[in-house]
Amino acid sequence: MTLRDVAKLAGVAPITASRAINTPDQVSAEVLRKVQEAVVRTGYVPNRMAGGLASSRSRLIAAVTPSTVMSVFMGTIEALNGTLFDAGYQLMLGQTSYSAEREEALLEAIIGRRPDGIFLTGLLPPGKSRTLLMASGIPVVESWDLTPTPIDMLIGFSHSDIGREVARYLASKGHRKMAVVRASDERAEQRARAFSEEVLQLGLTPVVEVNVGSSRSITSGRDALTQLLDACPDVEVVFCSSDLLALGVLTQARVLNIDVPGRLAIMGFGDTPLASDMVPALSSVRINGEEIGQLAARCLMDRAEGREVLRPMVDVGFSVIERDSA
Amino acid sequence: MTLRDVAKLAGVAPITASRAINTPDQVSAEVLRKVQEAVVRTGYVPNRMAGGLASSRSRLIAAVTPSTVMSVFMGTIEALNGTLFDAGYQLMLGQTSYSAEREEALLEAIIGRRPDGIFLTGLLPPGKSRTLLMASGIPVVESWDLTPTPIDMLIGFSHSDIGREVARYLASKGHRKMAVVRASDERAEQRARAFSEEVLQLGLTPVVEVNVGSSRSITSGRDALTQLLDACPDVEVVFCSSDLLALGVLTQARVLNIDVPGRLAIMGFGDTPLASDMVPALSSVRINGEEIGQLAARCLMDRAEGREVLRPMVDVGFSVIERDSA
DNA sequence: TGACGCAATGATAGCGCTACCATTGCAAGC
DNA sequence: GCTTGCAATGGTAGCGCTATCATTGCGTCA
Repeated sequence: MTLRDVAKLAGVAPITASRAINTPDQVSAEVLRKVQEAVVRTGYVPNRMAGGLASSRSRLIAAVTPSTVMSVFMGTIEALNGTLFDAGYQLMLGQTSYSAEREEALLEAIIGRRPDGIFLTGLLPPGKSRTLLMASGIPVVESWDLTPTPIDMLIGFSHSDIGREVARYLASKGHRKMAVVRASDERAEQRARAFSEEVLQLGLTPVVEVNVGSSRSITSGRDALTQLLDACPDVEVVFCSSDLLALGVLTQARVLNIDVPGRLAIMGFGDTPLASDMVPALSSVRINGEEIGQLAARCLMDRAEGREVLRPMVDVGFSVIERDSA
Repeated sequence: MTLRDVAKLAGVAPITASRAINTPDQVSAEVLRKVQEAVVRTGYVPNRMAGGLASSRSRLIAAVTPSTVMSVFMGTIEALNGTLFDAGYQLMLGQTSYSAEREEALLEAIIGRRPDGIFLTGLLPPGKSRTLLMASGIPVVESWDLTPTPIDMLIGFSHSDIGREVARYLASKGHRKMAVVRASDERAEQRARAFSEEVLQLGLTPVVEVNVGSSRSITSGRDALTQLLDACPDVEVVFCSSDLLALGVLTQARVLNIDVPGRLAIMGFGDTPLASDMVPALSSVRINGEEIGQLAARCLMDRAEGREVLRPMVDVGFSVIERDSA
């Protein structure tokens, strides 16, 4: 079933059928009716590969994320996908599994599809992929971070600011011995570093840090607390690099019969739906991931459709959410 | 940058350059070297839209899932994506947000891309989309359920069997007053129905059912328990339609100071990473979602590449995981 | 009345690649 | 020597659509 078949059935030229389908107000009511009828009768679905090739507009947007299972990024991806879909775009999803090598292969595969835009969770470090991307001329949104030198557009927030603000917040609550439990990713590290520096600035005990590596599970949070208490039994508060880790720490605290927040306060990051429903409710740092997704979708579509993007760099900020755990 | 530019630079015909890139063993070492050099020098990335149009092989697989945030399906999608990517395929992801209308629009958009295969979480009920899909001739895998009349291929398990087996399991633990807390989706309903029937068969008290509607959060689990205890204060065990709901029920039980499992036992579904790390650890029903994803990827690629699929219908089964909560 | 504008439709030429069918050159075999 | 076979390369056509530039017919205005 091709456009030609539909056109023949409707008794018009293929190009007229194309117009009836894509720009209905450019054809007469009579033709429109006949073509629509032919489409229904044939079950015709336009081939967007052919259309994309001819028009150099694929109506495809690619998104790259480190992981999808239980990831904070999925809210962003879902919002991105929803906004795009409503405007007639399709999402192609790729995961890097936190591997730079995989990321490179993925970006090459993506560029090969000639998407109208690319959404990256995080920043893309200099390298072959970055060069290729910049050369391709495809609109790109980097996200979840800030930098003065983005590839193209950027929608994020400052991890250093978060680290500092959380340090001040916890200090204001009277805590003196602070610790960090974090996964080994760039952004978590950045938050931890700023957090530690600010704690020192405030004249408090240096921060103890536990790195759980690349596993991001509840179990690693539980193990981390055990490890932490070994190293520093009188720790008063733990700042975790994700709500999931915080849930692990909280769980282990309950097992060890440690009162939260009386004896140990816990702070999460991400403000996932989990946070507000834990007992005690988890204090966390809220990022408006949906907003990032929506803004990114708008930016990419604006660029794809030739409009100027008014704010190619957006700091969406964050907010420290005070609940019961810290 | 097109294949022609590369070919010109390498001093060969475009078709030879194509062969050097796609089927390197069909060209001489000399030509291969020159073409590879030209590719590197120009930063050429083949246009897969054009390639797909010419060869009617898009190397694109589409996946449809109801939701992505905190969803049991993401393990499957991740496994699917991983397996596909390693074989040179790309994943297009669509969400229906549990809306039939959206699902229809999505499937039409997907068919328009002429993917080499389509993965559906769940079964596709008869309707326009199903007709369109069958007519398109694109290989399809339905999943997470069983039916004698799949569109094409099927990889799943029996929800009724699960309901019955959980009923027997809980009865064997001595429980008499059982309840179900579930979201309003087809499959959860199927499990609940079979569960209730089996409980009656066993001669026990009829099952009380709480339907939390379409919200799948921890909060709805908490609310559900409150509601349930109102309706039936002496309930002994709750079978939840997801681990997340179970976590909500567990949380609320803790708030109400109800001993789990002593006074109230809780059973989840999905065996997500959450389950084993709750306190008490959550008994659940394990589905090997990764296996579903991997098998589906194999089936779709086999069909796309013209090989025969040996087992187009697979029952991957399930297992009741006994932990502390029930 | 003729020039002009405008809406509706059509013809043509690609988009960048691969399927398919030559063509070439060279070694092997009778 | 001539056929045969085979590996390496090239030419051509076309995948299904849209951009671009005609063309047609009709109403409008000086």
